[in-house]
Amino acid sequence: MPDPKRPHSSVASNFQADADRLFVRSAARAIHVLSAFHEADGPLSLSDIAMKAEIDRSAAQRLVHTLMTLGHIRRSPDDRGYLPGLRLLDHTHDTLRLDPVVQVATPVILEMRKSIAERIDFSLYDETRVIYALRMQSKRETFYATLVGHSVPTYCTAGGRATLCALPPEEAREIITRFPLHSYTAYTNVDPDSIMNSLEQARRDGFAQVQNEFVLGEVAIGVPVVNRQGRPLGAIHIAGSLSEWSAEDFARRAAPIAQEAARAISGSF
Amino acid sequence: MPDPKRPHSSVASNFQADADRLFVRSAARAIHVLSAFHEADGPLSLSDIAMKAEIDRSAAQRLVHTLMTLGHIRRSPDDRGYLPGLRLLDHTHDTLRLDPVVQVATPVILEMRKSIAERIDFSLYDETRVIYALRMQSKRETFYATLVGHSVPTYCTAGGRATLCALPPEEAREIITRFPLHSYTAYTNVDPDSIMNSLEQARRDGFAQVQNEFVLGEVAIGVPVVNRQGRPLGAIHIAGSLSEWSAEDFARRAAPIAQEAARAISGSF
DNA sequence: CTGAATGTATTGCTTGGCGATACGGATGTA
DNA sequence: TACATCCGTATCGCCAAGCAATACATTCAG
Repeated sequence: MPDPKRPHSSVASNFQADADRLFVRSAARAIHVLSAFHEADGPLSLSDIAMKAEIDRSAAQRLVHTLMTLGHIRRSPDDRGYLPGLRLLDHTHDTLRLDPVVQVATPVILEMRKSIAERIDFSLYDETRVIYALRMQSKRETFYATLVGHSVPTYCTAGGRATLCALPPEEAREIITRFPLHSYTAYTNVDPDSIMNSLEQARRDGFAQVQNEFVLGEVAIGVPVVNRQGRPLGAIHIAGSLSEWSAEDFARRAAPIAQEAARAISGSF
Repeated sequence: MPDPKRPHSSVASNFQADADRLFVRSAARAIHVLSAFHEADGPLSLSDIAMKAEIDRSAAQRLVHTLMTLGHIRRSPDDRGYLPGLRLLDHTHDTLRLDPVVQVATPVILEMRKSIAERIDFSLYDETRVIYALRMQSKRETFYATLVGHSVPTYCTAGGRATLCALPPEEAREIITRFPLHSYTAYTNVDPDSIMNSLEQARRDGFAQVQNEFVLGEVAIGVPVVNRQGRPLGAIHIAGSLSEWSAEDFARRAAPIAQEAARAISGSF
């Protein structure tokens, strides 16, 4: 019989642990510690980590200590806090190199370079978002436009809408409405019905097009990569600047290239 | 292509636990499960994972179950085994975006694009290896020449030698001789003394140059990025094809560009 | 100087994780 | 067809691994 007065008896204990005898809490906590950095914009202290991972300071201490000996957390160069460790990049490499879709997409994406000088990306579908896996920069890019692992919402990006339009409409709608829609720019479409219309149009056109909705001044087209059942696995997208292209010209130029590439990849799965 | 020595810190589980009261074994085991994929060349079964992570099948079951509910492991698309999960890429993003060196290197590397059309990489120093963090492909590349997180040995690559030559010689020698040297090609230099001479030359020239030692037909130059104490943090490297360049021409063309970029980054730390 | 951070270290209690074991379903092979 | 092996999944009693609380030395800001 548990003592109801015991301090902190039920606070951090995950509701998972009770029902699920296979769930290893310490393992999950270690992951939570690493995930604490998702909400960080600089080095974190032990207390920061404890707070963001929703564990107490003691647990954070033990977990951080453990992860640090494994190279998955390190101290910041100026010794002012903790940062994700370089060993995490080894898992990146495994994730990418072992992913069958990335394996077949890579040479195809590389080949696209020869046809167009704009930024080309390949991203993997993860329901409410797509995650950048392969990136080919053009001349002028920003910090976040170059990092692998960056994820963007499906509802307001070309790659995202491309994957959504390969889904049954009701499923797409569920994903769109799963989280509140955020206006990244003044032009972001946050009306589900209107987004559904864009998907319908993308399905007809064979590609999705987005301008200004996620990044101001950017026009992008996206094409889904699907398996044999037609379910989306990822997307190829090409992005350009509205200062250099009209939306129509960009689509006319970029869409066929992306479509041909997507065709070459889809159907292998 | 065989991987460079990727420290696996395998014996940790039992050895550490006794002495180190802060070490959380389950957390470490979870990481070992993820690291099992380092030695994989395709989807792994539970038993595969158990074997590679050096745990029993039960532990593998529990840990895989836990990691799967967290999205860090998934089933392969054809349901034939387990693969690293997409959530790992979120950690990739954190590692890169929070890394102060990557932060200042990114715009500089992007700027280099305008000066030279060859492949440009920025990699982070991790003693016996360097890990690719930013990659700018040229026209013709291979699969592994495009993936972030790929790591290559320090002793026989341009980027690696660049970082080593920023180290005190005795320290460089220790790192070179820490693991047995592998001949990736017929031209790989596996003689520590001879490698030390290359480092000396690189120190004089201000850049390291390597041809055919790691990839046949490839010439590369590397320049170290160092902190104020002169310790290496990473390297900028540029790689080209020996079918298009003589070694001398390549160095004459590429080295100054890399050096200027490295100068712009170094000194911020 | 004070107060609030930081990271580090220790300890006794107990519950979370352990490993052995068993099971049904695919798959491949004699 | 029957058998041998894989696969992933499920169950359970034991006990030490992991837990939370606590204390402490530093550092830094006001």
